[in-house]
Amino acid sequence: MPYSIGYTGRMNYLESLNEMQKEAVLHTEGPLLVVAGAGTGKTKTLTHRIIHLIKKGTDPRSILAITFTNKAAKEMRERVIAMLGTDDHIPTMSTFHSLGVRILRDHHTKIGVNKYFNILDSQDKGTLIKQAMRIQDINPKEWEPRKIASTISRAKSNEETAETYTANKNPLTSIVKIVWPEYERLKREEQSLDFDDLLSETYFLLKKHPEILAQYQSRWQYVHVDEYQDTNTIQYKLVRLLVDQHKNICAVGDGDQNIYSWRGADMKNILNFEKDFPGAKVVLLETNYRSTQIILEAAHEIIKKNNERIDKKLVTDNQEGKEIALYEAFSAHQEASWIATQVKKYIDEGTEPKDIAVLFRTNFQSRILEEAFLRKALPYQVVGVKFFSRKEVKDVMSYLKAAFNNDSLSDVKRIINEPKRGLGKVAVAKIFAGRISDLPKKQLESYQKFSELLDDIYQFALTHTPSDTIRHIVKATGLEKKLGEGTDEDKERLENMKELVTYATKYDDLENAYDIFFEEVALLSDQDSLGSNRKDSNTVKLMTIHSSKGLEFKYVFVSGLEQGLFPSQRDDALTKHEQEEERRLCYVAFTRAKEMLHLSYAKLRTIYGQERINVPSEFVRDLSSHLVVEAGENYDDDEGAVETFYLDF
DNA sequence: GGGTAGTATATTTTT
DNA sequence: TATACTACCC
Ligand SMILES: Nc1ncnc2c1ncn2[C@@H]1O[C@H](COP(=O)(O)OP(=O)(O)OP(=O)(O)O)[C@@H](O)[C@H]1O
Repeated sequence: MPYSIGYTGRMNYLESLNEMQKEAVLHTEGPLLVVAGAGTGKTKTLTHRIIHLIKKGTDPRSILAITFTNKAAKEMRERVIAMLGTDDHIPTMSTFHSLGVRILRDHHTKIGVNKYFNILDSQDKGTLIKQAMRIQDINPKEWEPRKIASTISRAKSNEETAETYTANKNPLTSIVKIVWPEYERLKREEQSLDFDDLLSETYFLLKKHPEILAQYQSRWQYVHVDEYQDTNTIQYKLVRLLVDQHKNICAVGDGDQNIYSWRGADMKNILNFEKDFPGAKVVLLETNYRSTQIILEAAHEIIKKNNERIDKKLVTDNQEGKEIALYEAFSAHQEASWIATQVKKYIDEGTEPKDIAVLFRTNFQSRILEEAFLRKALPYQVVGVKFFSRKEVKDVMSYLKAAFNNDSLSDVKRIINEPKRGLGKVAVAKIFAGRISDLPKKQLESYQKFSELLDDIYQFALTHTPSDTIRHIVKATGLEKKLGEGTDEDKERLENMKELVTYATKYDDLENAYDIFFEEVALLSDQDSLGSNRKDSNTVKLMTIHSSKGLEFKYVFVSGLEQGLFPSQRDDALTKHEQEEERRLCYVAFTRAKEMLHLSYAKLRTIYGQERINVPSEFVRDLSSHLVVEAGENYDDDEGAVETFYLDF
């Protein structure tokens, strides 16, 4: 056994699996689909299957596992390493996007970008779209750049390109047809790719170059895809290409947890699996190991109302459990206070903060919850606070990226006048038009100094670690001095830059530290960002339901269960399909809970400074009364009362 | 070129 | 409410 590890050949890692799970694990050759409801051990089965392949003697490097988030990939990696007891020669475990980056970096010449191509975040993307619109004389006021961006994005994940895209009756599509090619041109000029390119360019690369495809096909003999129900067309096609020769694909998913159709995820992929891969073995898992009977019954009452689904059985040997607590708050403020009070009670009773999560439909809801947690001095972490999209952090990253890649215009533009160097709009335009000699003497000097600074950073980086270099940037640019002498806000910005130094130390000992650092920062989902690798990760997690996918917590609070907020509705009435997706989202939310679920809603909520009166969510009304108990009837929110009092004047 | 005050406009959800 | 953008002045 070339890769046998530690203990004997006895297959003790199989002992923790049930019969159906074992069947899936032992079926190693040919297509395999595991479809099952929440908490039935799909991810666990997938992880064990990887271990099994390795223990059988498969070269770990020939195994590929694709997960939905970087965090999920990281967790799987850790679990596999722990079970194997070694971390050399481990399988490739990553998201579709980081897989794309790796493949594209290896073959960057084929797609005409340099090795350090930049990955645009949604902000940069918006800027570029607006720029393209201006060039094409389209008014960004008249046509929303965001809508154009998301149309392009959807089209790309549907295998379309700027050339193949055709406009339809919707006037927006004609605008897209004009803007898209310009956007592509600008993007290329900047040596950048957007998120969707990471998938589509990879797909087109492999399709166009059979010799490159063959190389990856033979490298990865066993391919695994988690959360298969949320794959989009291009991801699906990419998978088909990769497994085309050996058909060793193991897909795992749950149609009821398809919650990303708004960005192209297509449930058809999982429904058609047996057609796509003839002879596929299908394993159904029916035993839930996560939640109490009451929680599962509630989740089923929600999901059974959907029509676009196949009814699944879900049973558990777990206890019946406590009834679901339902709290009707007068205001959003009071709702947050109540949640914080319950959380505090749990922590005081000895519950670990990290075993508790508060979920919500939209990001802005986190704010008021956060305030309540601060008042009660509870340890919490908002998953999804985008540390890396803060201006000051992006600025420092841009210095570093520009030092490595002088062509990265978006980075250079960001920092050429930050801190102020007397190079404004006009001067910058001259510089990028190549008319440097037209600059007045003072600005020319300023520009030369800036170039030298980038060069100095690059030279420094060659002999120092990422964290040292970032520290150097903060100093050498003068940002440290400027911000250190500034307002409290400036000082906080400086703190964030230092936080970035701390974060970067993670990469200091790696080979190709800078490559990996750039890639990871660009692809970081808000799942990980900061904290997850710090000592203070034992905190209550506040996050959207979308980001809670795949996770589990002992105690879960689902807040803001108000008609219009969850299910979410903006201008037009929801289509049938959208209604069902909201329902699936609710199913995901409920099934995160292991022991106890808490639901709450506020009759009054302020959105954009406008007070709104709410009706309880239909999801609350769907639950049978024997599952639910009204909570907090005597709950007295003193802080809230004070505020209400003053509000009257 | 740089700063500021006034306005308009948005929040689903994310890799 | 909070940010993004613009117009205008120094
Ligand atoms: N055979 C088993 N015996 C005991 N516990 C199990 C078994 N299988 C899974 N579990 C436990 O059940 C929980 C859910 O497992 P897992 O996260 O793999 O489920 P999942 O199907 O991927 O869930 P989801 O669809 O919500 O992502 C985990 O805590 C896991 O350890």
